[in-house]
Formats: sequence, C-alpha cells, structure tokens
Amino acid sequence: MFRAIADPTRRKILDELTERDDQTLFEICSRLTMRHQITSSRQAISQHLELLEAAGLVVSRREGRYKFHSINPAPLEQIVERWLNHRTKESS
Amino acid sequence: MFRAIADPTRRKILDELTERDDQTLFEICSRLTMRHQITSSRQAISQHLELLEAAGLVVSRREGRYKFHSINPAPLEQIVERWLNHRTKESS
DNA sequence: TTGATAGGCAAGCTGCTGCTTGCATATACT
DNA sequence: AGTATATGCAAGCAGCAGCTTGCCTATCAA
Repeated sequence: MFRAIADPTRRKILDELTERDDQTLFEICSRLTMRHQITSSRQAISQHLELLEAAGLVVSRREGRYKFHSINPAPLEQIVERWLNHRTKESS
Repeated sequence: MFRAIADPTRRKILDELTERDDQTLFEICSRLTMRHQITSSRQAISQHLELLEAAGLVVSRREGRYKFHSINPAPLEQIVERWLNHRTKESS
C-alpha cells in the first residue's frame, strides 16, 4: 500500500479516479496521456492498476468486456492513524 | 516524500520517533535493532535519515557531536488533502 | 596530544521495479 | 462464423534503491 503510492504514475491514476469514478483501462490510459503527458503503454497502466487494486486503493467492477475502476481511499487512513492522529484523537 | 514512506525500515524509524523525539543516530540504530529486529548497519540508517530529512519528515538539531532527530508529520497532510479531504472539507 | 565516540562521504554490488514486447482470452458486433 | 475491441498473462530488460565496506572528519575526555 505504501509502495503503491510511491510511484508518480500511480498517484496520477488516483488523482484521475478521484476526479472521475468508474473508468475503464482505456479511458484511464487516454486521459493520462491527454492531461498528464504520460506516455506509458496500456500494459504498464494495467500493471499499475493491478498493484493499486492489490493495495486496496482501487476497486473494480466487471461489466461484459469492460472493467470499471474506482478509487477507495480508505487504506490511506492508516497513514493518518499511524502518524497524524497522535494529538487530535477522534473516532475512527 | 512518497518514496520516503515506501520503505518499511523508514516507516519503523518514523514510528520510533513518534514514540520518542530527539534521538541520535546511535539511539535510533540500537532501538531499531532491539525492538524491531532490524539488522541494518549504522550507515544504512544514516542514509534513511538523510532521505527522511530531505522529504521534510524528519528535522534534526545539532548539539556538539550529537545530532538529534525528531519527526515532522506535516508533509503527510498532503496525502489527506489530496485524496481524503474530498467530502469532509475542514480548516487545516 | 592522544584516544574514543558520533557522524559523514563515496564507491560498488545486488535485487527489485517499472516498462516493453508478444501472445492469449473474452466479449460484442455483423 | 469471423472480426474488432477490451483486457490478461508472461518473459525479458534497463535503471535505480538500499545495503555494505572503507575511510574521513569532528567533538569530547584524559
């Protein structure tokens, strides 16, 4: 999970999914190319998505030949709990 | 900064500094060895601390031949701002 | 001044990460 | 059935990250 957000391309993917949910691999690819000048191949992005999904940061939903991806920022709360919530302790 | 927390040893260092501030390199080394079974050399930990300091997550204070390290979790707020604060917007 | 302690610098090695390439599978359309 | 589209699998490769090793500097104590 920490490794997942260590890569700049993967962070851009999370940004993209934050802005717009339910995107397919090809949508993400084209939007990354258009708006972030990322020239990676489809397979590269696919592998990034696999890793993000394994980290629990992305959830996917299959629909026919399409696979829609959405962001799940919940695992990131670990960071808050671990290092940021030591003075302002609230309900988790 | 994201790369800084991608390494498990560096995360342990942050944990250690969260628990107890103002530690020297040797203190951190011995505590990592004792309590977390980390067998890395002094130089390895030194390099980790350099990276953490470059990321702004650790601040240091020189005192004679000692160098005291403390945690600064502020940069981690970026993560909250970027992906977690999109529904509950509060003053930071 | 000499020795011991705390830390810094730099080169070299190894394993892993991210990427590409090539092929395979599955679904939809006609 | 045949073709196009959307995605998956796996091998191979280049670059870098983390570690070690060896030596150097600086401060303190005797």
